[in-house]
Amino acid sequence: MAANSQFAMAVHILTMLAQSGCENVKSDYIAGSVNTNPVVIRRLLGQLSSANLVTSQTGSSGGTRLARSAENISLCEIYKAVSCGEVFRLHAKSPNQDCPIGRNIEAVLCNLQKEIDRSVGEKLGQYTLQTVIEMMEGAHA
Amino acid sequence: MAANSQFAMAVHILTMLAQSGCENVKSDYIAGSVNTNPVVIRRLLGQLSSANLVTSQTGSSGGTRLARSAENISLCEIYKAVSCGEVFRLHAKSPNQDCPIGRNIEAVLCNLQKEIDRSVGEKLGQYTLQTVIEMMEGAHA
DNA sequence: TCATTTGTATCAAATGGTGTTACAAAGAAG
DNA sequence: CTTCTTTGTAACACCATTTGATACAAATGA
Repeated sequence: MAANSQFAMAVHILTMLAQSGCENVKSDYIAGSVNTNPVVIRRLLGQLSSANLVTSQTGSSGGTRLARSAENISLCEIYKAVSCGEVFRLHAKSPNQDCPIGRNIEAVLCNLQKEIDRSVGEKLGQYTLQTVIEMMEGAHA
Repeated sequence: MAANSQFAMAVHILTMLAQSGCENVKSDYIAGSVNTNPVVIRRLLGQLSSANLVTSQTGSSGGTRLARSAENISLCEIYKAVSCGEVFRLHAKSPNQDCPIGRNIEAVLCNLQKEIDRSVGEKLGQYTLQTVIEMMEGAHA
């Protein structure tokens, strides 16, 4: 249940694709920047492709490019594409149903979880991939 | 996403303590409701105690009780007491520092992470342990 | 036809959460 | 003061998940 860094890597990958415009970028090249194995990148690209954020091509001049402009990709979409989208986890084992608290706490926590997750989605929705690029350019200075 | 269910268990535990008023509650008893091992409970109680949310006593009539009233314990405090407090993780391995994107993306993501975490904290801060108890009582009906 | 790249299966290693046993330290009760 | 109870914590095994890696079929362009 190790928390994963897929969202961070996904933003990294998409930023690279954005900067390459409509040219195909190879997983090998991306892996060099993210500092990992190309297969890890292709796994993530598969998820991003399922979410219609990128398109890929096989073959000698193949690779991946953004399916939309960076302004039209929100961080919320990226987050949902690669995360299970839960800020905290509910009980691993179900609580004791013979206890009044055990019986009712799960539903309360589940509602709370949805509320927090929705709030995170909204916050992430305020940013786009373009925002990230601009933040990076700001940091250059 | 937090990889563990400690926040859920902590809320469960504290709800039980709240309902027991100023009586000491034993980890064995709590474990029965949470459906886990007493040591798991005591580990969590240790963290809650460090955050000054509960006080414990050893000995034959020992146990744990709330350090404050349920109205004065916010879910944000509970979350911070038991979680690492990060909605998503940054890169496992540092990105390639020879790449302009690899060199700058971490700082951007780190700021974004802080922003999201702050937002989650604010949202959780809107609720107290008392709110949870009221939600549970509402569900009873 | 051949070289290149994606997509995916499979496996090993590392990480981290959970459950469990064990035991010292603290404290209450007789 | 002795004994019993409970917390606090160390130590360990187990399990699930992530990550990194190898391998190879399928697709594609030259």
